[in-house]
Amino acid sequence: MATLGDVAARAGVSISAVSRVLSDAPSARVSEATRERIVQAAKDLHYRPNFAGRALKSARTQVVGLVVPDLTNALFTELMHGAEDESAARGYTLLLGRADDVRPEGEMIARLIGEGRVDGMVIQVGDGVAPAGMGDLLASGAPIVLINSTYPGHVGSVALDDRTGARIATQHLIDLGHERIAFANGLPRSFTAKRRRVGYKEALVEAGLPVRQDYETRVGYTADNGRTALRRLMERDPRPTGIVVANVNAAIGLLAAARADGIRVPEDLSVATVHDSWTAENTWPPLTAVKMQFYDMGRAAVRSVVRRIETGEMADEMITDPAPELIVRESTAPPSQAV
Amino acid sequence: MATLGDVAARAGVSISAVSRVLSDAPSARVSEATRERIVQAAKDLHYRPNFAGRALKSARTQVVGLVVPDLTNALFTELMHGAEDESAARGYTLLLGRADDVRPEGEMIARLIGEGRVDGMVIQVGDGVAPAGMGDLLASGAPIVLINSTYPGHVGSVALDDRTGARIATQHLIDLGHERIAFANGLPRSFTAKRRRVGYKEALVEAGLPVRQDYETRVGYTADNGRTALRRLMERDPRPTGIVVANVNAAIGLLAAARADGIRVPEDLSVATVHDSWTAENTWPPLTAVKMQFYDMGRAAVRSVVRRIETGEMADEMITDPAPELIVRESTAPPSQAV
DNA sequence: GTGATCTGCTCTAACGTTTGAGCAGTGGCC
DNA sequence: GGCCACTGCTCAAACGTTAGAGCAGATCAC
Repeated sequence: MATLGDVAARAGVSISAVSRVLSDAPSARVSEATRERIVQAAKDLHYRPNFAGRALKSARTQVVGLVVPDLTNALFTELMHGAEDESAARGYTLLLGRADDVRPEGEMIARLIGEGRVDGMVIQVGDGVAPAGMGDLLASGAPIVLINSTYPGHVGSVALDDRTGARIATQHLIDLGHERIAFANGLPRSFTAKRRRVGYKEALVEAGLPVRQDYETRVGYTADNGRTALRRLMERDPRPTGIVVANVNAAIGLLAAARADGIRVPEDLSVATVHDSWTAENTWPPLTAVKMQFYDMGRAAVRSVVRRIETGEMADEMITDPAPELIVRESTAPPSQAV
Repeated sequence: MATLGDVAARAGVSISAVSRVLSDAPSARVSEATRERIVQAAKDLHYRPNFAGRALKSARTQVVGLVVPDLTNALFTELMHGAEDESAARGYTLLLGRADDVRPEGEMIARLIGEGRVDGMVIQVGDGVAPAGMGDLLASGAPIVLINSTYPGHVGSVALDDRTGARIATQHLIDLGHERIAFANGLPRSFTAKRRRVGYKEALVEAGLPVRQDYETRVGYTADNGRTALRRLMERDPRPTGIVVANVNAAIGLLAAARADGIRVPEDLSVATVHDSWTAENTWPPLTAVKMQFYDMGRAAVRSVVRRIETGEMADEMITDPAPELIVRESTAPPSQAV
């Protein structure tokens, strides 16, 4: 690849002159003729600034890292999409890392930052488990934004309004006339599960409905977890007529289990889920869902970390605009009279 | 962050000594005592080699890029997973790029390579459309491995055995006794669609069944495309009793459309798809699928590009081991007698 | 005792970039 | 004519790393 030196030689000027012209430095005092010669020479040689040289000199890589626990999850791909778009818009490149089960992800993140591969990181820790070494990492003062979670003493996070999301889903079932509404939640330690739980309860209490302990499962967010949840909840007496599922993947599994067990949705059981994705449209029946703004959260997270990198400002942020949005499909209906 | 200089000062030796010890250079002739002092000093200071410095000096970044057309696709996430694992195993970092509709991805790839951000690239072009500038890029001699596609004159690709995959799915329906088997394929220009088509036809011909032109649609690989395909195929006279779908996402859409139109699966219609993913298990009925080894392809692609980077060797490769594997679920059954 | 060899280091240049400082040449002002 | 300011450049140092060359001192063969 052509270097500044090559371009300088071709244009018959010094390296500094080329550097200043090509990087549009305001301190560049160059005649129009020289400028044109330089630009032309750069074009002729297909010059591109060397990343390593620039990074070394400026101590900036223009790269932000994104670590998510599971790439296979449709929600995280949406998040990634948002993060990608925002990065591109701000002239950053996105480096994707998977939080690996084998090696503690804290080590990987520390490496990326310590080696100067990234200027900052956006991190989604899985289900509320803070990876080992996360404390040190955050304490080191590196630009890190946490997604959907917080860490004691750390400022810098972006979260969705899970409480409102769960509340909207629950309210939808209440509006349909359901009174026995269960909640298939995530693991107790999960930050999002905690917040969704609050929303679920709020809606019930406001409507004057009882909050039954045995109407909540706290199994997890996978399709298999959803199957388990359905089977547990269907053992309750009386059976719930509606279930709010805290996660779309779990909802898909729950729906499949209902099918397999001969429970008709929505005739026997209404199912509403928090989260929407293209997969929710294609289940049978199509899932009523509250769309959480993962794309926007991705954008916000990158915006936040870039602001931190460039100005030092840091904040905790909740995405309330756009708000969680109810998308009614066919998995919810008024409860049937027969019980 | 601590530099080699800091470590050298603390250990009371020269920078070169530190560099050689910490990078385990074979040419390092150092006494055991000095080595220990250096290692200790590095540990004390939490030394990590600066990425930019190293990259600048060695002209290697130890990063490979992966570009896929659509991150939201479950298949590509599997591919990414494989690519990630292989990269990690070989000491590389994976840089993820999305092929953007807005800017031609050729430009992005050229940038990554031209700026020296990556040592090589693994590229999956969407549906067989070669992005503008791809020719120049490949001609430039940069280490590039294409996934599931080829380019005239370019050596360096990894592909799945789509022909066998489609053949197995078709054969499965034949074995069940189906004779009117349709094929919901991808766009005509797609490389994978071409190969799958061959497998489908082969199976029919071998079984002595007619190949009907109007039993193939070539709409695309999305869920919506699957809906369209179903509706077209169900207009045929006589109706097919089984459909092989070339892509799992399309199959999910096709299944949903069948449900909506009152076509019972598998009683009225058997559906088998090429590709498997967790989403296929959770449809209703669960989809019979031929598992294509996307994970292994991801690994193979990275292995291939790394070999190219480190030794210069390049090859075209087809993943045949593990072979495509039929996973029978509940969307296929013998044709009913009534038509 | 002398030259050769080996050990255990250090010196130095280089990778490509950015950027503060410097330096000729020109024009204006008094 | 002397001074200043300005224009249009160039010089050189620095970022952190690697690696070839070099250099004292010790050891060894003869």
